Amino acid sequence: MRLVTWNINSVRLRMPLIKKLIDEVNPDVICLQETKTPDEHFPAHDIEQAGFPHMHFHGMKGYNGVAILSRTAFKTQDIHHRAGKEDCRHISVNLESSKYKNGVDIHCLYVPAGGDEPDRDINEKFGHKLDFVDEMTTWFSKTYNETSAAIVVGDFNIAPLENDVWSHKQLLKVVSHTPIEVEKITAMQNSAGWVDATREFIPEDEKCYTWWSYRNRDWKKSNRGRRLDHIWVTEPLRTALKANTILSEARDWEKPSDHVPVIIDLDI
DNA sequence: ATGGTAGGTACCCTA
Repeated sequence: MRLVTWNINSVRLRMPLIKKLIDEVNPDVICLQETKTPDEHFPAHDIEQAGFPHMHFHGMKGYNGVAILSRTAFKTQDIHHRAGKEDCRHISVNLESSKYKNGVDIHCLYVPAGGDEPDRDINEKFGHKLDFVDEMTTWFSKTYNETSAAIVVGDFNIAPLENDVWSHKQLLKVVSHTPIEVEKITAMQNSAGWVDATREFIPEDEKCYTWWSYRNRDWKKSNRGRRLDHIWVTEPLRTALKANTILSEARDWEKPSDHVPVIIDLDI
């Protein structure tokens, strides 16, 4: 199975890029974040025409929004409300598997960005981000155990490792790489023994990014990236991991998202 | 220290 996660930054505006991704990458499942579209305006017809008749999406006007697109049907699908809000940041499905009798759960997450100021006393959005991650930690630890087959993907809006950012030192006080965020996301990773699939293939001493700001004149030349988009799998799926690709070239596609697709191949 | 760009919406919010 080939699974892709991508913060698309408006699914309606970037429908041509989704078709390009399908043509060039041939995925089986696509998880999207920041669809920015209420469900009644979700481009379901176009996506079905592109070969993905099975969809689970949850969106709202203007902000946030998540979607899971699939070539095959889901066994179950759920919407999760997080941190006391209904702001369309977490959905999940269960996919049938030949190897795992209970199927494989797939979670699509859009963790709050958290605003500019890394201090919850003066910035409510930062507090919301920390609370959201805390709630995921608690929920994962009670939902899964060492035998579970599950995958969580999405825009976590946190770059945990030193080489997940262009300058560890210069980003220590920048939201996405502060010590408190790293601590919280590490606790979330430990909550169900999640394996960082990308780092199974790219060693921790190698720089690795999935996002480059729109605010740089030349994203490739300045290369001030961050790894904000993640794919984690439970321990039983570690040996199922076959390949990982970060599709950096998509940052140069016409009218690009500021995030690029992260692709994982799994034998499940 | 500052401001740079992008998307959606409605003249400003979020990233």
